[in-house]
Amino acid sequence: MAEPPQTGNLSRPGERVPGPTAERGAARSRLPTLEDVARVAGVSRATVSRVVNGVRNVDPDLHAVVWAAVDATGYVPNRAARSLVTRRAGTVALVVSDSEEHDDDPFLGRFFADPFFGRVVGGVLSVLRPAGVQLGLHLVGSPPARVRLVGDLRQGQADGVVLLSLHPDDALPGLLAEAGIAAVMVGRPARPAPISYVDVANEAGAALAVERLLARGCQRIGLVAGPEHVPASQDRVAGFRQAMARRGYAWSPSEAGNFTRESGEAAMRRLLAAHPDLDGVFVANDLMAQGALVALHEAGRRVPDDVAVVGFDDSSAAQAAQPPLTTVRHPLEVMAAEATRLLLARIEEPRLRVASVIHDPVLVVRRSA
Amino acid sequence: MAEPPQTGNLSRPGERVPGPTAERGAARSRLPTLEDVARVAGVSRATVSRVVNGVRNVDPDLHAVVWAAVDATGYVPNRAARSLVTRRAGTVALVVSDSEEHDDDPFLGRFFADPFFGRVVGGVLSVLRPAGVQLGLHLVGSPPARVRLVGDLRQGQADGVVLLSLHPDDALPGLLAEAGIAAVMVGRPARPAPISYVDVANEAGAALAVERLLARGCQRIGLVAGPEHVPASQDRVAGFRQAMARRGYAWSPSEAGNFTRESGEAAMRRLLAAHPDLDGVFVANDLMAQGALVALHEAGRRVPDDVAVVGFDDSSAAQAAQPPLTTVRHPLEVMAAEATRLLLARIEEPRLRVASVIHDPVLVVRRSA
DNA sequence: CGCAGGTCAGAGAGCGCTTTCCCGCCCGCG
DNA sequence: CGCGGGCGGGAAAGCGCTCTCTGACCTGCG
Repeated sequence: MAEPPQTGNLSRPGERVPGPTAERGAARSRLPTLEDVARVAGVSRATVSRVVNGVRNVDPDLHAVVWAAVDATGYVPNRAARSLVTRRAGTVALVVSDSEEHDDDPFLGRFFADPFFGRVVGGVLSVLRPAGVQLGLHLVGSPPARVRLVGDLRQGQADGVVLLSLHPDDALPGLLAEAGIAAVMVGRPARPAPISYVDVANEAGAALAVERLLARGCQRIGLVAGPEHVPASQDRVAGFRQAMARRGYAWSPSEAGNFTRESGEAAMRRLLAAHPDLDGVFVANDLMAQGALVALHEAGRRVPDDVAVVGFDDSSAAQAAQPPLTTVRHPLEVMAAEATRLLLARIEEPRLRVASVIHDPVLVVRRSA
Repeated sequence: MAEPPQTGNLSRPGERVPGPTAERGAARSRLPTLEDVARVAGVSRATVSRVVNGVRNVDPDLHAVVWAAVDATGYVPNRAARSLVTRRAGTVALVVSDSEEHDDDPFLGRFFADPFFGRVVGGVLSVLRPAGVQLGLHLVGSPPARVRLVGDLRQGQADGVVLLSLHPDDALPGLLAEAGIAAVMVGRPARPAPISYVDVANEAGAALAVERLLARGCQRIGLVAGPEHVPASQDRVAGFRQAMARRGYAWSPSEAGNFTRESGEAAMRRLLAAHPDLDGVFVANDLMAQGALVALHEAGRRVPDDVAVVGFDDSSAAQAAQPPLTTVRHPLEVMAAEATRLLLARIEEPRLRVASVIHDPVLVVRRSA
């Protein structure tokens, strides 16, 4: 240990401490290279490289000697040098593409505070780590930021992109495709683009919700929709209407929110005001459903006895809600993992066809319906 | 656009598509280099490098000529090549160090689903982006994974580390310090280590909670503590006891949870069983407080009229709770940003003294107390 | 016994960039 | 008018790695 512990007291940053750190600096400046290992093992650089990368038949004896030398020297391959010649970064970028506002925002808005983000990260990492690939995190808001990102990417920042686009008319999917950058989206692109994606069958999920509500005996079912231009929302709304129509309900009252808790509360209030006799409601995501619960509570409705509520996402908000939400679970981690696998395959073989994988959602029954 | 859109149908990955992609591949293989820019500008590589990096006085005319050439060629510096010679990755790693279990877990456990994670990411990114530094995400569980990480880091994976240690006796802070890797922790290390950190004044936060409860007229105040070996929990508990003692309360009933909603519910239930006359409770984090609310509701207690509840964190769970939680807010984004600034400073100047910065928490009054 | 064919290790050429070293020029002063 | 000094630009040496090319050696067959 080169420095004494400093814990517990408030020492101002900015002071320099002399001494031990210097020798540490010196130690860092000279890490073992292939050359060093080769010298120790008594072979050429090329051979060490072959052994370390496990290529071609190398004499088993030499093999052992080289590995011993690697251990002895504490050698770790230099990533930059390797990247330079292989033209591979060994890194995949997770790009969150949001609307303008975040670009200069100090803390990048609401999204990161959403558990949604973490679930995606978890899924991506579960595939990347076994593959020995690093994950880089990027956030883009403004159009110039998108262009900059594409530049960075072309230049080898990352070998591919897992794209989370939250912006209804996002240019990024198109830009990436044009630049020939391997990319896979989680959630279908808002506008058709030649890009692979993984999604959940939102329509089918909405149908599950409708089934549940109907099976409970609900007769007057309302809808709290999400933002008009977001694909996930569109699909859920469409699925809801189709499923209702199939059961004979030509029309249902609806109000739209923007996927936030507050907007859900407001939408539910409007819905209730216009249709006091509602006995069931499908809310296009859990956050809004949580808000809807508040509105229903305030209006004196018991859930699920007076009004049954089904959400969508099975986010942590669903379990936190009072009563816990019956909701449609989409396997976000699995989807993110699948997207990552698709991406790695495409990086390996760029000529692979653009593909889409649609996962089936599942109804999670809790207390709200 | 090189390929037709494939949206809407399930095409199997694995098929190859001939044609356009080939020329795209060729296009990618030959990106403009410094050499190209130099040729176009009619100067040497060295000069272009100087202009691009803004070093030394270059003739203003040439300066303009070079930038024009850069634009014309669409040049972007190759990161790997630059890293190789500068020995800088231009990347900072955000390392989440958790306990064993996650290491081989498919989806890396609960943590990523916690909004906590996202807030830290947001704070870190808010500093990194203006500085033009990339963010790499790493998760380590098992001891071997920690050692591997240190190896990767030494070899130039990243220039420094923002460390989130969730594991009470984590070896990583020590390992990083020993290896001479620039690192800053968010939250103090569980065991003293020569590593900079940023933290919130947990004791002071607990004191705020106590003040609030007392000011409301609570007489019999209980405590739902967090895990025994986690620093944040220890400090909050200590702060609670000290503040209570200062007001004449020598002892208070308490039960411990492990920071999860369920454990909070269980702890509250135990507390209530043993001390039915409680009229106030401080819960060491919001998630547990949310659980406590459920237990109180089930026990027929009204919040805050019968029992007032104060949480800690001001996580999204606090707003979601019914009633919304009065809680202690620690400025996690600000702290993460501060940690990142500290890290960048230390990368720039490795001889800086190990430092700690403690932020003051604030009481956020909502309905629960 | 000679030669084709095969296998495996080493030599060396870069990958694209930064940076040192050096040279040529110009200015100012003696 | 001569010379010293400073400044701006070019040549070139690597950074650590991969990978092709080459050559040595061995085997087996004609």
